[in-house]
Amino acid sequence: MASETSKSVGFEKHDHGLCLEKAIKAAEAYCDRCNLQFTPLRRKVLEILLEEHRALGAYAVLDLLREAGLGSQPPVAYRALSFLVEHGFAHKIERLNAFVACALPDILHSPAFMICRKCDTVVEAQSPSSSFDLSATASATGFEIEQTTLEAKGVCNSCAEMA
Amino acid sequence: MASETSKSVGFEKHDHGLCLEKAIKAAEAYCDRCNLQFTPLRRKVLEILLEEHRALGAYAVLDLLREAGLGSQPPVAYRALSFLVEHGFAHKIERLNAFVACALPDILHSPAFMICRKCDTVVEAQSPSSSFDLSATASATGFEIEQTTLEAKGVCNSCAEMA
DNA sequence: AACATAAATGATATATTATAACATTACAAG
DNA sequence: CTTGTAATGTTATAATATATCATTTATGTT
Ligand SMILES: [Zn+2]
Ligand SMILES: [Zn+2]
Ligand SMILES: [Zn+2]
Ligand SMILES: [Zn+2]
Repeated sequence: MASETSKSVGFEKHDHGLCLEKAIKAAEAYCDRCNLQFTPLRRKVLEILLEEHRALGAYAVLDLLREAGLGSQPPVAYRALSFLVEHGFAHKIERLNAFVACALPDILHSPAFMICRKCDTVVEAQSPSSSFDLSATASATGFEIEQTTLEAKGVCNSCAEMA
Repeated sequence: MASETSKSVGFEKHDHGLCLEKAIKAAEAYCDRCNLQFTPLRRKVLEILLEEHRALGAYAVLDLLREAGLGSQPPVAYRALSFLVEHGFAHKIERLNAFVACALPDILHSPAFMICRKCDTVVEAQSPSSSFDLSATASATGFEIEQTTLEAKGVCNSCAEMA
């Protein structure tokens, strides 16, 4: 029941190979359509993020890149991560200064996360735009929310008027 | 009209002296009640944050502290800011790595913000716990939301079971 | 008051996260 | 083949945050 209404993934056991494959294919297809270069470096960084539903810091990503022989200096990791975030293949978890692969490729969404402070697992919840209600997803998965923060970036009225 | 239904403050002109006074008094009262030390340093940091509805980085706070002769090393600022955040007198804006005074003292709330990327003004919107809908406040103030992120910290089911 | 304890602050050093700036390579359009 | 553009390589440094230990200040107890 719960698994049919809730779209969350990460706390529950699931075929993670499908997550990975689906995300890579979605990125490939999107880049094709939009004439973006899904280079080996960018693909590798996405694969690294997709290994787990867990957020990785840029330097952790960099270490794994180095092991793979694909770059060894911070800008390499940050640039690939920026690309992935910019095009929605990954998200930055601000409170962790870390990055996670998008768990909802193909679906237009505003990112909303439940972050376990013990195991660092990050679950992405489905959400439309400016309206959020995590309580349903939280109780469906047994996640106990302790603290929530919503941050909306945009342009305020007076700044908009100046332009 | 809008100003009566919307509780947001910061984009609109208002008696900011009241904001400041109210916040300081609320912090004083709360510390009294809870036997917390509202020391000169902590008070000064709150006053610094209260000067504007804008987020300040820890090092900006530190500079102002130094000018006031109240401390000159990073831990001084970070400790005072932690105290303020821990007790709800201020919030951290994660996407800016910066801190803002709470605009809703006395009201139990989960922080929700609208952050102008041009003028860096931070407006705190009233919100209950895990349910958010900024669209009403946004349209009331003429803020155009470009991107929204919700991050909930807590403990997941399997970690809870271990304890 | 004298003492013990805990909390806050001072100070030094260092860790972590992120970007600026410029050189080089890869590749496509003209 | 040149010219422009995007991506990557490389070096250096900026910005944010914390660990650790010393010192001072507040609090509670005898
Ligand atoms: Zn998965
Ligand atoms: Zn996503
Ligand atoms: Zn105000
Ligand atoms: Zn607040």
